[in-house]
Amino acid sequence: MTPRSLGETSARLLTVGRAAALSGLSPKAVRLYERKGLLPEAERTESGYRLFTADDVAVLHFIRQARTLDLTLEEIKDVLDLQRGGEQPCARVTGLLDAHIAGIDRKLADLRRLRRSLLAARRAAGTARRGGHDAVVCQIIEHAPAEPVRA
Amino acid sequence: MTPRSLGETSARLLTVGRAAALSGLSPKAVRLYERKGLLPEAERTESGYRLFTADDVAVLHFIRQARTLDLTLEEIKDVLDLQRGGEQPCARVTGLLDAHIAGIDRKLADLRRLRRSLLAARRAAGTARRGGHDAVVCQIIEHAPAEPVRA
DNA sequence: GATCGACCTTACCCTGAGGTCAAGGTTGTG
DNA sequence: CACAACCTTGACCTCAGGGTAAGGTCGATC
Repeated sequence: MTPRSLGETSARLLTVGRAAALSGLSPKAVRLYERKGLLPEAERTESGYRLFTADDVAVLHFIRQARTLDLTLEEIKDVLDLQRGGEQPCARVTGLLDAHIAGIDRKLADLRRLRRSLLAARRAAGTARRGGHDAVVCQIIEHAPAEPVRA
Repeated sequence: MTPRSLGETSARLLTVGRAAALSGLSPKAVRLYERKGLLPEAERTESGYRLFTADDVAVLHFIRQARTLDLTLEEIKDVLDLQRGGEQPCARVTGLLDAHIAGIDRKLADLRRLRRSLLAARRAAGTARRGGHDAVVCQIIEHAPAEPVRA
């Protein structure tokens, strides 16, 4: 709890820039994660610099990996909180993964539909302008099949 | 330019709610499009109500269709501006469509990679906890293949 | 003419995950 | 001392609206 100077702790503790570099993140992201409660609040030097431990860096690695899997910060926080409460978060994690896979399948289907629509519109570009349809702005778009995509 | 009352114009002109309903949009979206310059500024009644024409509704339809194709408001505005400048926007539109198709192909590839990663992590959930690897939070995520997705 | 519900107006804050910039303090080195 | 490279907080930006607040207006009914 005692605030220290940077010098006397540099061997064990890391400033935000170093912790960020070690975990492959930006300092801004690291501060954000702390503020959102994914990391415990970092110790500070007398002058206010954050000091991170090797454990913090390990958690940062975990967060980065989880972000790679496209989990949201809130989901990651849930997992971390579970684990800090002494529970095995793995059951939760498999649930998250299943939900994300299902979400990805939905997005893939949406994107494929959107791709078909765009391609149809694109193909129509060649034959447009000859049909007698009067368009307000652009036949290409206006005569495209309307399949709304829920993002 | 002369402001009118609602009553004397109700046959030809529409309030924002009606124009929105006719074009399948929300009033909020219609106001946004006007503010962003996709629609010309609407006439107003003496009391400040917007008055939209049938032409405006046609443009709103066009915008909705273009949004369905996932074009951004800025791209749609470009097309509309081009057309208002007397040009045929179709060349621009085919370019936009091609760019969007290419973007979708990138997203599809990203999502498929992400799906593979998630699935690998999900499968590993069954065999985890038995390997001797020590994990900080969760082996499932930490031993997942790291393939960053650019959204 | 009062009242009511449905409509309209502007303006502000919210989303996700940070990026960017400003203004200023700290550290370590030449 | 000076300087660069770090750190701090804070505010504003993204994108396309959604939600809410506070208040004005419309048409119909009493």
